[in-house]
Amino acid sequence: MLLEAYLEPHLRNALEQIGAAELVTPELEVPKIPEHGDLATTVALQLARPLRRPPRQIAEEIVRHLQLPSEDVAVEIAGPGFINFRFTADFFTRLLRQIADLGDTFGQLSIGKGKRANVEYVSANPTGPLHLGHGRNAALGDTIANLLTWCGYEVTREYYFNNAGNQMALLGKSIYARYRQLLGDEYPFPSDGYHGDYIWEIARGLVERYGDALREETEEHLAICRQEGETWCFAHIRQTLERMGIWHDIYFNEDSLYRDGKVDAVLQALRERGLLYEQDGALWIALSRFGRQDRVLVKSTGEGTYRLPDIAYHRDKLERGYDLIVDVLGADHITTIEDVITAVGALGYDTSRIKVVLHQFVTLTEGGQQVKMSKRSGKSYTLDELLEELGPDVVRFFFLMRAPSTHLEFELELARQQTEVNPVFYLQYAHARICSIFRYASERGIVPDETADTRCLIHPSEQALIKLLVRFPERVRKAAQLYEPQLLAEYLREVAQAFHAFYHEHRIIGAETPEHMHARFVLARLTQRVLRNGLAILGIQAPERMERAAEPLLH
RNA sequence: GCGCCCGUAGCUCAGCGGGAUAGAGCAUCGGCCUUCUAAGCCGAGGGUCGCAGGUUCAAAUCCUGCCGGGCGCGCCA
Repeated sequence: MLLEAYLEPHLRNALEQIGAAELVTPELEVPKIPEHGDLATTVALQLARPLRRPPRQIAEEIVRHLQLPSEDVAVEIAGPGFINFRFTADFFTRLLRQIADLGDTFGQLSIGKGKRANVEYVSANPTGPLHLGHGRNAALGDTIANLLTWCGYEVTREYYFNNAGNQMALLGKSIYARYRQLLGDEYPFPSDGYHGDYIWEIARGLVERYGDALREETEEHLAICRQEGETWCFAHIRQTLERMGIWHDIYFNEDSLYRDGKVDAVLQALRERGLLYEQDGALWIALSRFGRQDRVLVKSTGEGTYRLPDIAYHRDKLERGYDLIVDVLGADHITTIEDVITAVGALGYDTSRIKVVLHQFVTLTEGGQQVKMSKRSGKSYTLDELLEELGPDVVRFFFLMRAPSTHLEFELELARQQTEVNPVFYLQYAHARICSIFRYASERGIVPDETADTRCLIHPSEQALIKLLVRFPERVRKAAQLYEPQLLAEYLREVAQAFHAFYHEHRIIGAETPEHMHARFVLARLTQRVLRNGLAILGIQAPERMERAAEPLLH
């Protein structure tokens, strides 16, 4: 139960009585400063102009007509005309009791109930190992999918890839060239080929399996190289993702759109709407009618450009009946995706169901200096290397703690050297600490009373923690609806901080009375649950214990 | 030239569906372990919220222009 919902009808009522209901919406917000109460409204300030009266006077009139739902809430007028509401400590302790009874369902939302969502992310073509940008995309997409699941959506996680285009052909040629070189032939490497060590590795595999049987440069042999490359790359991509705790329900192959006639169908539909025209032997789509630029869909060679299957793909997703379609893409896709959505919209589809989450690029720094190459491999850093060095929790958290729209600087020294001051560990530590308290209790034969009365939790640090925990559902909702996981990460940090502060001020085991002990167990249990569920949404472990850093011996 | 994103403390960034004294982490300085994990807590210093206009009772937040940085703008994906 949200506090806002508790008060809003009464505020609305008061506004109606003074005849101002039409002029303003009865919005309530949480003041930044605790001294300003638990909720506040600025309606009186907003009404000052239309009513042509001083805001304070209006506030007084509203308050006079306000019938408060219970003795638990007090009202005051402050500053130029803010109306502040303050709930009693007793109210919050009883709220804690109610929320604790909800168990793991606390915070779960129903806004997506009965709805289906599709989240597409990673979607890297199998031409090489994943890099840092893919990592951010993967962490974001996976967390958004988790958030939507938490909101009640039935979520499909999808990976879209192309294994037929120029890029893949080039991969095959690169592998073939390395293969020939391994056989001792002088064979030129394609100028724009893939240079990574993995190409050598794949080629070595071919030598082992085929010997020199593929030496002759035929379409068939190149196809084997290409296929081998795809298999290898996909296996590694999936392994990397698995390391991050990521999997997909559907791997959607771009090529299938051609095979199933969906590309032709899209061309047909566009043609029927008069959106296609020929020029210079190519087929163009007239996006300029929608304030955009015309684009080639079919090249003069007869091949489609990538935009064509992209349009067919989005049409397909819309046809599959999802209520919500989320595309998680790097910033370089802006122009393309807008073209695609415009085209699909021109075909008469409701594109408001499509939500594009664009994230900016990632730069890796070490001590403030930009790192372009991995020290070990001498090549650009792969996601795998980062995972190996830092572990999945740190990597995921670093990718998630910034807003998708901002450029992300991944500071290696902070992530690596200062594992002890790392923001991830701060959250995990709070959880481990709570687990430790329950372990300690159990060892001493203390059984926490999960149904204990919590009304004695009236100290400021206890109240602050309760007030924060109450906000969990609303904060998750905001993160989900804005597709901004960093909001949840920030909230969890606040919870951890409030718990640590509470912990230092009060004892649980050894509290002043048994009543306090059991009430605090309830509070600790709820904190633990919020941290565990919140971390689970971010895809980060909530460890039950953490190693204590070895203390240096003092002499 | 056009489009999208960013410009907030020494550094990295929250806040930006307008609101009352602009926050966090790191870094710096000072306190706190004979009791449930000090990967912690408490405190201090540090900011013309890029600049200039505009809208508003109220602007870091909305609008316009400019400056600075990133990414796109292909019959590549």
